[in-house]
Amino acid sequence: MSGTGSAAGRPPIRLLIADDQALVRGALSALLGLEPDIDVVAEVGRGDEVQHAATSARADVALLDIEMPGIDGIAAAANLRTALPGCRVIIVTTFGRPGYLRRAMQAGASGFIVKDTPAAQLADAVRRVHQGLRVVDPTLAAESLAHGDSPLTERETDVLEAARTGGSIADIARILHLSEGTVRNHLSNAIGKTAGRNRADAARIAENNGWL
Amino acid sequence: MSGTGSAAGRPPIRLLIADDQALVRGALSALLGLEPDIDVVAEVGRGDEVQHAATSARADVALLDIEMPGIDGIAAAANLRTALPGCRVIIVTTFGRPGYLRRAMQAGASGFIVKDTPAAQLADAVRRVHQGLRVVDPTLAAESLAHGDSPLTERETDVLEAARTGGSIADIARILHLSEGTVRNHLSNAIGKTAGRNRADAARIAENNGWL
DNA sequence: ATCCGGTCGTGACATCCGTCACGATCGTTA
DNA sequence: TAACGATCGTGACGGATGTCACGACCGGAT
Repeated sequence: MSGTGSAAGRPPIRLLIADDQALVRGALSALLGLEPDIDVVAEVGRGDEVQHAATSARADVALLDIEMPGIDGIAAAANLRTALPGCRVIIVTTFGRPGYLRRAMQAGASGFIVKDTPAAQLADAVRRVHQGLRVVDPTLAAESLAHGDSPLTERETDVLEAARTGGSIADIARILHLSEGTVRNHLSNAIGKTAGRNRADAARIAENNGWL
Repeated sequence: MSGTGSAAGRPPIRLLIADDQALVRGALSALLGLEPDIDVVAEVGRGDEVQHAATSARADVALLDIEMPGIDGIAAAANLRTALPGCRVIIVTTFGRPGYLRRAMQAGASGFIVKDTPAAQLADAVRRVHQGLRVVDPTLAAESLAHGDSPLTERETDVLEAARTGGSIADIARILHLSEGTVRNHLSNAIGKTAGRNRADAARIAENNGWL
C-alpha cells in the first residue's frame, strides 16, 4: 500500500465524499480516514449539495457517486469544474455502464472507478488524481471505445426515456406533446438503431450502454 | 454510540461480511473494524462462499448483501441457518424493496437494514443481533405490511420474470415450454393484479414490490 | 364427495404496436 | 444555393398484444 504518498511534512489531501447511501458513505469515510495522508473534510448525500460543501470545506479531491438525488454525480462534476477548478473529481459507480465513462470525462472528471475494484486501490486513486494524473478502470475504457457514442438522436432519446416507465404510445405522446404517429416513428427508429425487439428491449439496451 | 457493548473482558464479536462490490466490502470492513468489540474475521464476494467461510471462521454474525453472484443473500441466509445455527444473520441491501424483508425473515434472518441508514447504527445493529434481538428498519416494516404478500401465482411470476428481458410472447412461450395462448393469459392476469398498463409496466411494478 | 384455485390450453376479438412510404419545416453544412 | 439530417406529421398495413369466454386436469381443503 501507500508507495506514492511518501508522507513527508506535506499537508494531507482534503477529500469530499458524496454517496446517497449513508452506510456506504460512512464506510468509505472510515476506509479512507485510516490513511494518514488523507483527511475526509466533507460528506454529502445529495448531488446538489456537492458544490457548496466542496467550496466551504476547500476540498482537493471529490469522490462522487453517479446515482444521487438532486442532480447526478456527472452533473455535479461539471458544476465543480467551473466553480472550483482546483478540485479534482473521481466518479465512482456501482456498475460498469460504459456510456457513463465517456460522459464523466466530458464533464471534466479525472478518475472513474467501479465499486468492485479492490478497496486498497481507492486510496492510491485519490493520491494519483490529486497529483494531476488520470485514473480509469482499464476494462471499462476498452468497452467504452467499443460501444462508442450514442446513435440515438435527441428526440429518440426522449421518447425512449419516456417509454422506460411502461406507458403506452398515447401516454408518451401526451408527455412530450407529440402526435402518436411521431412517437411511433421515433420509437421505430430507436428500436432499429439499438437492434432491440420492441421498445422495452430498446430501452433496456440503451440504458445499459449509457445512452439515456 | 456504543452503549450496549460495555466492552469488558468479553470476547469480541466474530463478523463475516458478504458484498459483491469489493469497494463497499472493504469499506464496511474498515468501518466495523474500528469498533473494539467487533472482529471482522471473513470477507466474501459471492453468495455461495458464505457458508464455507462462516463455518471455517466460526462467525457469530453474518452481514449479507442481497445482490450477489452465485446465490443471493437470502438463500445464503437460509443455508447458514441450518449449517451454522449459532450464527445470526443481518441482511443489508441497497434499496427498500418491501418484499425482500418478508423473504429475509422467512429465511431466518435476524436483521434487515437498508444502505441509507446512518453508518453509526450499523455497529449497534450487529451488537443487538448478536444478543439475540431483532433489528428491522421501521419504515420498511410498515411498507412491507402495506404491500403484503405477492398476489401473483408461481406461473405468473415465471412469465413476468421472463418478460423482463424484453422478449416477445413467442420467446417467453419457448423459454417456459408453454403455448402462446397460456402465456398471454398468465400475462393478462399479472397485468390485472399489478394494475400495470402492459407487461413491461407490470414487470416494473412487481419488481419494485419484491414479487420477482 | 364436492368445491375451489392454480395450471394449461383453444379460439375469437378489438386494440396496440412496429414498419414503411411520403411530405413539410428548419438549421447546419458544403 | 443546394444538400443534408433532425424533427414532426399523416396514412396505411400486418402482426403482436391484451382481454374474454370457455373447457380440461389436478391437488388440497371443506
